[in-house]
Amino acid sequence: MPLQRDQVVQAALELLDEVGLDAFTTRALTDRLGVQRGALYWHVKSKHELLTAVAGLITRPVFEQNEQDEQEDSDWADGFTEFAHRLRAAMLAHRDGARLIASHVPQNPQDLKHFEANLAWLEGQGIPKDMAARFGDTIASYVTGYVLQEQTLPHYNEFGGDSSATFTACVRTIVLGMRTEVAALAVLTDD
Amino acid sequence: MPLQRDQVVQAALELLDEVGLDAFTTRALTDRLGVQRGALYWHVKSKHELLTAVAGLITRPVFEQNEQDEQEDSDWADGFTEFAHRLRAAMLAHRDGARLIASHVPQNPQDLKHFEANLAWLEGQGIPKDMAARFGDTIASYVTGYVLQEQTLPHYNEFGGDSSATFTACVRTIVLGMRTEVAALAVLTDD
DNA sequence: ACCTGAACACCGTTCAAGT
DNA sequence: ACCTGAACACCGTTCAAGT
Repeated sequence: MPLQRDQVVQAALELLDEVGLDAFTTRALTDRLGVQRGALYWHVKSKHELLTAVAGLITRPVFEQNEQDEQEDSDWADGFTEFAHRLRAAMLAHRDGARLIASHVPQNPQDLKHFEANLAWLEGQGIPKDMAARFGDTIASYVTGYVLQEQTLPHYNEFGGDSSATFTACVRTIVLGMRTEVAALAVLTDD
Repeated sequence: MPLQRDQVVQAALELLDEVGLDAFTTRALTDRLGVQRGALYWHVKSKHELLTAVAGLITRPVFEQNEQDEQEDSDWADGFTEFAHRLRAAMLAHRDGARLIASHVPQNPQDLKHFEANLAWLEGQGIPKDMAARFGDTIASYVTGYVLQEQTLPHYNEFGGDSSATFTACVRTIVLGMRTEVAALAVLTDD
């Protein structure tokens, strides 16, 4: 049976996990698919587009899970904290995950839809829309930067501690900043 | 006169600014140096080592400036804020600066020395050492992640606003978290 | 010490032609 | 619609040999 684009992207993710981003080669991929070099370009425009699709495969579950959590009426700040941990877990789950996402930002309409839904939910929780967007961007940037170090520096156990604990503490600090900022906002609007 | 390693690294930085990371080629570099392809490998072990040195060239001024600022007795939190802005400026000053640094972390002893000096100064300001290290790591990760987006997504003016203003606001939030955390710490130790 | 010349083992991408 | 076969224009790196 002929190949589907989804199978190509899926195989690419598996290859990435096996050999890492630097050794990821379109030729190794077509070998794995049992197909000629050129066949790839019927399914995909370029290696870059392919890797962007792979990045999407990694991040999508993170946003979908986010939308589920919103059903329950939990604290908005806890929502950000959980988002941070889920995003990190998704990146760590795949070899060079952070580096891949860093240079191949997935911008498919599906993710954007989830993103908008998130903002709407936060607005319902009393966070101004531009602030909510800024907060989301802040942790996304932070998590990317952090996992980048984790996966790039071979033994990233700074300060002797384990890096999950450090991550947790850092996220707590950032979210604490958000809480403090929103609290100050509430005081102003109560007058 | 023969080539020096420093000239090679300097020329590499210039080439990077001209063509970007994807088109950066050792062959283009040796052409620019007016030398044969193989000559490069007398000065440098590999392309990766070369790019790591280039990354060091970009980040070094940031840490040196930091040490100067410590001479004056300014607020530690303002120090972090300024560090964030200087790091971003340094990355933005060079094409693909963030992406380069993300995958070629400069770990030369010189930078580490500056880093240690920073921690010592923060300790003098009353911030526990492990907390200071964690805070430093937090902004460094955040800034890297943020500029990565800025330089990767072509027109990164989210929410319609300009991205410098967004950056400033995000950094303020993070530093606010640090301030709040340290304030809570002070209350505890005052008892 | 510093570079040349030439080779080696790779790449991503295109495209006519096949089925 | 989906792939083959073969080519094109590149890569990073090594290494004997030169000066």
